[in-house]
Amino acid sequence: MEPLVPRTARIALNRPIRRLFDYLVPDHIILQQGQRVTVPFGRQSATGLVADTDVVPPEGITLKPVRSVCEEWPALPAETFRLLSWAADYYQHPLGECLFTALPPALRRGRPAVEKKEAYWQACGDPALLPGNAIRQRELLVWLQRQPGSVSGKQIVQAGFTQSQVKSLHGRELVFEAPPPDPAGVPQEIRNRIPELSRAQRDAADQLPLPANGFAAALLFGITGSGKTELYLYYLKHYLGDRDQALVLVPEINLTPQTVARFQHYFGSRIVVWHSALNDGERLTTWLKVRSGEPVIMIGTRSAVLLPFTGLKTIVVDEEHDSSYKQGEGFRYSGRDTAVYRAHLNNCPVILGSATPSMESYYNALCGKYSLIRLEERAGKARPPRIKLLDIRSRPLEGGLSRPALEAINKCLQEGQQALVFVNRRGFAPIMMCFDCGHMVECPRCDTRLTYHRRDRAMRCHHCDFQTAATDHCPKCNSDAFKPVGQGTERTEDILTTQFPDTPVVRVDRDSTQRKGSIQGILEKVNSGRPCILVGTQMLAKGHDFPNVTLVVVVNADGGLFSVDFRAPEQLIQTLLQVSGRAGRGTRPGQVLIQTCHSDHPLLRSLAEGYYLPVADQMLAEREAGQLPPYRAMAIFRAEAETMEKSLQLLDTIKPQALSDKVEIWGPLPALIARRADRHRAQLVLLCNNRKYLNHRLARVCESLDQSRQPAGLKWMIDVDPQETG
DNA sequence: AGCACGCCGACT
DNA sequence: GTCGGCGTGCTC
Repeated sequence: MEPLVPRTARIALNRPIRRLFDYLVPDHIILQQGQRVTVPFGRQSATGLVADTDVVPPEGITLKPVRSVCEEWPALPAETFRLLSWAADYYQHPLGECLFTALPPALRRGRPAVEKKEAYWQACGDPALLPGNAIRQRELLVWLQRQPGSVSGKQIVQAGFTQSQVKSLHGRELVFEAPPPDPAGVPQEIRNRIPELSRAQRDAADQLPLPANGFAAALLFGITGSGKTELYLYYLKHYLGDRDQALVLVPEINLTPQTVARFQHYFGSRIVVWHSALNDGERLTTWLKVRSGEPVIMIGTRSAVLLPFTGLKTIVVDEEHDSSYKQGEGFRYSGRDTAVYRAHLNNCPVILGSATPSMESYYNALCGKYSLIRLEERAGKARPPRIKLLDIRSRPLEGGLSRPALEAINKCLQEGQQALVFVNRRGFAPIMMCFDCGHMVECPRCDTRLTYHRRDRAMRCHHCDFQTAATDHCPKCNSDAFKPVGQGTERTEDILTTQFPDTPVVRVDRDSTQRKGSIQGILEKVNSGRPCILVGTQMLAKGHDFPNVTLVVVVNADGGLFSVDFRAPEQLIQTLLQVSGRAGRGTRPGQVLIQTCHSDHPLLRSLAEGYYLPVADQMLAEREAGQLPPYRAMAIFRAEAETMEKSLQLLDTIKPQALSDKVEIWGPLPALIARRADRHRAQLVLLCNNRKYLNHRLARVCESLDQSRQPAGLKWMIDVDPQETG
């Protein structure tokens, strides 16, 4: 007979604590890893996830019993659980918080894992019975009478009515809750045939790793306009089984209704989406679909890689170089890298697609870790744009634009086409300066200059929410020689409006597209085809197609060339190529003019040849020379406090713990923007040849930081594979 | 993260 | 005399 040992479980809670808590398991409860439970915690109750069972609890602690089990099945299946455990360790983030990011908000809060079943309504009374003032209710009742069968609450809201109007009608017994309409009455969904691939696309498709062959990673280098999306469609249609799940990761900005519609056109209701705009109900519904193994094709942003798939057979990461795949706060994971690890865990292929691959992925392809698939032919009739560097060192500028650039815009408009002007700053000018006393208007809470927004007559900080009214005179010496310095989108818009008074100038940046759906209206207007000039920031470079744009002007390309951030040149080149890709997507060839003060810079000269990989080779050589990622693993300890001393002091105590002959350390140093929203930030950069070794070091430092008490107001965090190193 | 405990200032 | 400010410490 076995001795009677009380059963225990180790529970992860959604708290920023690097620790798990042990509980007794009552006799009638059977637990397995990944299951959701309710446990007493302090004097409250909390939702937890089972991390382990039959553990040996620490001595001297009286265990409390698990209160209840939320459902019989594990909310996080084994593979998802392993993925998240790996991520918690790799990114040195508390396991509990990592696990909970894979749950929809409703389940985090302990709600039952069942879909709220939707109510369907049918009319059953005479509208004449309604009081005269119930106008909308009468309209709704009449509308309901005209519907063929019962109608869901969702459809009622879509038709412009409200749930409360339904409730009132229900109270008056003029509508009743009816069964959902007969599915036979719903029209069969149409799934279209995949378009024919070109010869080049066909060749690329033949090289893609197949689900049947297990894990393999491929870098699909496909130039702008080469038709990568068609390739994904073809791949999914031909190689994904009817009962299989697939994941397509996209950057947030690319997940537009058009993208989704394009997939739905071929896969109908198999397509599900996951992005920041979903509400809690939609998240729960989709999460349950994925968890139950429904054969969905998920199109989602970063966090979709953490969803509890149970029949995942392939992963695609589109625009894999995009920096938005890295979470910038909290659990700082990379969606792309997590996708690669997941494919590995799951023994399925992963395809990383980009026209401008990241140095990390390109390096892995060169090492043979990934296969490299090249698709360097534009689909259809489109020709690649010609890129020309325009040295503006001794040229007079008007609103940041040189004479040749203005002439090129003029010529483009004369020919009845559209031009796109790329400026990498919003607002009117990044600096307001007094030419008498030299004063520049700064943010009172950050170490930055305030940006002048002329339309709103405001001075704004782009790093915190500070803003004040703009003034005509210097706030320090009252001189009227107080002028804007540098270029912003508003200023470029102004100069183009005066230069081309008969042509509409459309500005596209965060300020001009704040209203929901406004970008949609802008796109429609532009794509109607009449000559116009588009002025905008990064927003213009990503995702959207402008078939009538034949000229792209980049106002200033020099920001990224000499930055302290080692990733800046890569990001600059990627953005330039991306924005160049906006030129000539239709049938006419495009032209790109890049204004620069460094037309002899090797990276720009190489870029002007029009090919990415040679530029990538050059950038990779620079990374190798500096032994920077991807040649060494990097992690950053960041600290922030009310004073810089406090921040630096913490990092000073960390440094000897992290130091070894295998780890190179830079700093501690104040961050590039040392003060942000009145917090003084500093960082300690760690570089190491051996990823595993660095990870162990990080773990040890975290452990000792957790044990020692930090002074109040001091916050520290760790960033593995940082995207921003300033 | 919550939440309670605790020790100092301005109020009926 | 107490109400409440948020600093500090703990949660199996």
